[in-house]
Amino acid sequence: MYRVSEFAEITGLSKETLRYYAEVGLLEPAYTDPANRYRYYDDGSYFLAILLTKLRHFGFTIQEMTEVMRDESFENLEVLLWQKRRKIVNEIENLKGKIKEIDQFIDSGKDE
Amino acid sequence: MYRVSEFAEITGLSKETLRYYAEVGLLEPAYTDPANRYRYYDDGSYFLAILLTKLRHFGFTIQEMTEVMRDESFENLEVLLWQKRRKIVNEIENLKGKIKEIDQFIDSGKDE
DNA sequence: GTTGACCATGCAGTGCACCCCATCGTTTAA
DNA sequence: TTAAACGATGGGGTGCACTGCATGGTCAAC
Repeated sequence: MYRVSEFAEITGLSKETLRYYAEVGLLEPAYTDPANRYRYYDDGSYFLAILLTKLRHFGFTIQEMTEVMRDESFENLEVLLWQKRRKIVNEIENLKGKIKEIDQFIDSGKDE
Repeated sequence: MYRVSEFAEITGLSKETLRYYAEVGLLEPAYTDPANRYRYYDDGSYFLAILLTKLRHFGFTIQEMTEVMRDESFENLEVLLWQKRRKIVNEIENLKGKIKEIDQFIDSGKDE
């Protein structure tokens, strides 16, 4: 069982982020001492924290990560990964469109 | 000279956005009546508003647009357009990297 | 002259994902 | 036992680009 500082260190998430994730129900501590409200994390938490780090890196929002965490079997995970993948592909197309528009705009300014 | 509602209508910017743009010095009205503080926009404002709309669409931030507006000859404009273009290209590369990582991640989950 | 549309101002709120700080209680090692 | 290190909580702040609202002044048409 890790206390928040140690857990922050091994996961790379900040203490504040851990508190926030606990608050929004994204990553609940494995155990909370009712006497002093200290939060304790275990190796299961570690696994989840690493997963969250990855998803965050992929651009998942808190909402989306919460959806992933909602079922323990992670049945949604692959679906949501594909969903996110599509979103990113769209975003790339979008940005490519903008590049084209910028090029045209620059080009149209060439005659002043 | 247009009052704010009409100007909002012809430019597609909301009245609130126009107020905000005036506030941050991004698009000052052509004239402000000192008696009642009414803001009046003219055809020059219209030209600028359309330019801003374009830049906004390209993903320019308020800061960047302010930089564009800073000199009336728009000497910075092309430089900033190229800058933005590079940023977008980077962003695209970034997103492509994420797609790869997602693919790998999905693939690595295929053996459960 | 009155009514209704229009305008201004100040300020709070939005969404996202946290960060920071003061205050106070707890644990741990010497 | 005591002091340092650690923990919790509540609440405010951040950046971005606005949006919304209450209040009160103003203008145009009839």
